[in-house]
Amino acid sequence: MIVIDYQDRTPIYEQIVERVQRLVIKGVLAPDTQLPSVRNLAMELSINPNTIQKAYAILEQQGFIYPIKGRGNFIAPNPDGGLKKKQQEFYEKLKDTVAYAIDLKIEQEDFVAQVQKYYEEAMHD
Amino acid sequence: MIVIDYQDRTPIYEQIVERVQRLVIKGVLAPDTQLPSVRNLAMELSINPNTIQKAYAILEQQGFIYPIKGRGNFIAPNPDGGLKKKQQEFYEKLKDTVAYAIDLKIEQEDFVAQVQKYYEEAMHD
Amino acid sequence: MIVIDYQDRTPIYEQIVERVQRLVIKGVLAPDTQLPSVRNLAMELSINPNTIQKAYAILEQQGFIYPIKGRGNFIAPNPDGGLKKKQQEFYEKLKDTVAYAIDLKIEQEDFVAQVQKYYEEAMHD
Amino acid sequence: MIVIDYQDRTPIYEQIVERVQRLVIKGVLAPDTQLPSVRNLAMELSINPNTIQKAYAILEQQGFIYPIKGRGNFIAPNPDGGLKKKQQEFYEKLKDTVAYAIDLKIEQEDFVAQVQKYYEEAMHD
DNA sequence: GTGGTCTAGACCACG
DNA sequence: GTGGTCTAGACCACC
Repeated sequence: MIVIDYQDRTPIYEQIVERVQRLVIKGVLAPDTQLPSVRNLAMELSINPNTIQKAYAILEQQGFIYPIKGRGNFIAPNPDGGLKKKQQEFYEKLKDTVAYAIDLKIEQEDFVAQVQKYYEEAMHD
Repeated sequence: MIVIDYQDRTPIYEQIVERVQRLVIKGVLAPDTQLPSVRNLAMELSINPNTIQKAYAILEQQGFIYPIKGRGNFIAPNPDGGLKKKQQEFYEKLKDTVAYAIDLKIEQEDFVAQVQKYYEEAMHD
Repeated sequence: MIVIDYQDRTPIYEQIVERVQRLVIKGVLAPDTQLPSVRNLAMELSINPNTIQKAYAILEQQGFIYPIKGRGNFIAPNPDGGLKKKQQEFYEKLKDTVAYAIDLKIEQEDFVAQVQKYYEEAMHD
Repeated sequence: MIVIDYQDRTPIYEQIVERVQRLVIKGVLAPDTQLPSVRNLAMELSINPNTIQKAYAILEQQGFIYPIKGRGNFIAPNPDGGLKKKQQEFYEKLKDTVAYAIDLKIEQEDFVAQVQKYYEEAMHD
């Protein structure tokens, strides 16, 4: 369920955070689903438990999960609050992406065409 | 010409590298133009010369600039080699961007519309 | 494993880079092997850690090694990509070598004979 | 007659030294031929006169040229003394070249074939 | 513990 | 004056 890319330069705990966020937003992880325990996940990924702990702490602080003492961590009921916020953030980043594309002398038509191609590729999966 | 954002978490030397890369690609810096000397730029940005040195070393290694000892650093004659490479890299990243957009349940139409909007905004500048 | 010649005029960091490159190409260092830590190697060679850092940074940028923060540097899985590139570079340099030999009035036969002699010497080790 | 490559990392004065050495060894520059004056050559190459001065000083110290006060610098009568020495140096370097080739897993046959090819190419010029 | 970034200050070769 | 290398020592993020 959770995969890590060691070649990737982004910190492991951040990879875990993003991974869980995406799974929640996509609806793969339903509310109140139990997450793997810190120690189990650490074993499975052969990673330091501290790293998992840090990821879970961030997820909790962002309202994506909630802990029950002695039981474990669970997906929080997420009334789309996270989604819209993430979408806004995304559009902000997209602005920079377009600006960069223009610097690279990429035409609007080429850009849009490529986006549509990628959308279709993704839909066929 | 070269500005640094100290708030930004990305390393200073990397900011300088990207800044120069963009200026070269956009054609603002013509081939054989002399860059500010390591010491001068360091003074101007109130930064340690070593940091500038590091940035220049990377730019040299990437073929964007070439040094002449005792004279200074100069923009390399760049036969668009850099540009096409950068464009390919860009399209690779765009793929991830689209995948992320799909996860965020952003429709293709909305995505494209936003891109076109940003393009037009940029053109009016 | 890694030795430095202080008499040599070539920079220390470059000596280290070449040394590791050769060990990788020769297959002495298998993929995912851990390199000595920056600080350890610095101690061992009684050199400043920054110098090691510089060498490792170059090796990373060339795709010979990859770092995992908080863990160390490791040999990259190198699908012979490095080897062929190095061979091409070598043949380029060889061209200059031959041109120089001709200037020195060295006959083709003598040149070839000497090469064969050196090859055989190396094989007997 | 004398050309300089600014892209080349080797110092300019060294380039000049090597250039003259080769021309002498190849016999292009006969003994007692007058070299361009320091100032003239500096102008021609748009280079600092000190650099030329340094190159001439080295050439004189190596016995390739001799100065006559108030007249200029001239090619020394070179009874092949330089040539044999250079050839020996060359064979020394060749040893390292072969060692490196072996590290790169280049077969003896390929090496020799390439050398012969380069020799023939050079002869057809 | 690890790698990564940065500063301060020195020395050298080159022009 | 220029770039290039190196040292010493500090701080940070990550594991």
